[in-house]
Amino acid sequence: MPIGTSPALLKELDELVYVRRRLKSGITLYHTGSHCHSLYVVKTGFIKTENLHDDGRTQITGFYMAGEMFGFDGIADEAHMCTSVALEDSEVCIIPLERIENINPDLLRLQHHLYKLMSREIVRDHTMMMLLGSMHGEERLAAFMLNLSHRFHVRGYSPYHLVLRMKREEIGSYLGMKVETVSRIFTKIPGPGAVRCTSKRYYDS
Amino acid sequence: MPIGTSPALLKELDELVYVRRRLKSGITLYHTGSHCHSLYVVKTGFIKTENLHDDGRTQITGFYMAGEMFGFDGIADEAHMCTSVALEDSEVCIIPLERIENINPDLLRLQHHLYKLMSREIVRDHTMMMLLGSMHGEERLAAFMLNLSHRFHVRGYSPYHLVLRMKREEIGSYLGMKVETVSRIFTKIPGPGAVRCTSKRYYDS
DNA sequence: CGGCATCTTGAGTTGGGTCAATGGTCGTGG
DNA sequence: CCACGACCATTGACCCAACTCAAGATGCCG
Repeated sequence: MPIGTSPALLKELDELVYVRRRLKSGITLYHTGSHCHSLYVVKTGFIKTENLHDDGRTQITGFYMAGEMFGFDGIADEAHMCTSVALEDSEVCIIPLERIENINPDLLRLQHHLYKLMSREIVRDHTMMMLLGSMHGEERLAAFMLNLSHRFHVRGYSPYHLVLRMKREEIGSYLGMKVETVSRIFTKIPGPGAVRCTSKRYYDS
Repeated sequence: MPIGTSPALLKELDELVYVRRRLKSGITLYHTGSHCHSLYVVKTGFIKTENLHDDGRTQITGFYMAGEMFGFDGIADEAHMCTSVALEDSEVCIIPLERIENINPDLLRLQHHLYKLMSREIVRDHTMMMLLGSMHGEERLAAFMLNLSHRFHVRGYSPYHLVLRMKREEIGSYLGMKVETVSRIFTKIPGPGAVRCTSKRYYDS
């Protein structure tokens, strides 16, 4: 589920970066419907993207951590199709779309990387469709934790000791379950090493 | 959920097309894991893409009809991440990836179109995540039919009289429900005008 | 006409939703 | 420093939508 970027790519991307922006926890970066002029890369912190259904239901479509790129949904119609919110104090790099459109032909390789990143997002989404469409609660949560573990590991953090920056409700929204269900599974599944507390949410796997 | 292509774009895409390929109903175009060298556009017929879970469970991730492009998932790692199968006798255009990578700078607009198409696939996937994560059976089926209706309409067919080329089981796989549930909902929901038969599966909405 | 695949329908079970109560954590202000 | 309130997480009791299992029914094709 991650949208990884290789260090090399990150460096190249840096050249495209226009500005950075700091976001306090809970602040919205962009809203559904607003004009889309940029893509974003998480520099520090944690970002969620969510879709709002008319009747108030929401579905979280992604959690993004340092090094991961998001905002691809806005390219189609030049308007964001979801809302993105910081889960904790965060910093994002802003990459103006015009720079991508008028990209220097020399940077063709970068162009190609962008295709790959978008493709990876699509693969991730298909994985989520599989998860939502044919896995049980326990499996969903397990897959989610394993995925997080992997992403932390890649970034040099312990894959065994996860700090969940999102609330139970948000996990539920992402995995298509209610808070209570998430909570019950957390209680049931974990082996002896499990630790949990609110706000700073630790978890061993 | 459609990956629409404007007529203008289709024309430009034609220049990139290497060959076409006919597929008998039930034939697999590519398998998960096989090397990915192309994208595809449905010329006639109906194509499904599905993900295979280790334990035999499958999740259909998309249905594609005339004019819609698919195969974006293969770009990330140069290997297909799903399997695509013809639901009926079909014809697809094959667009070699190398042509896209070495695209003529004059066709920058085409480049841009490709980004849009991929972005649209991402938006579609997020819609599916919303559907799978927070809608009831009835709502899912309704959304599915409305979407199909819309896509047929765009292509000049009646939006009221749909010909479903996929089986109940496939609809179920796509929408995250079992065959029986799909069948029951079909029985329950439809107004008077509903017609159904096997193989040629008609449906009024 | 018979065989096979698909679809429908029924009966019973269950995973997860709903509602409601409890308890923990944190931030704020007296 | 402690009391209060807001927010979050957990837990229990109950319920229902969707799953499972098991027949039939229907349509397709050789």
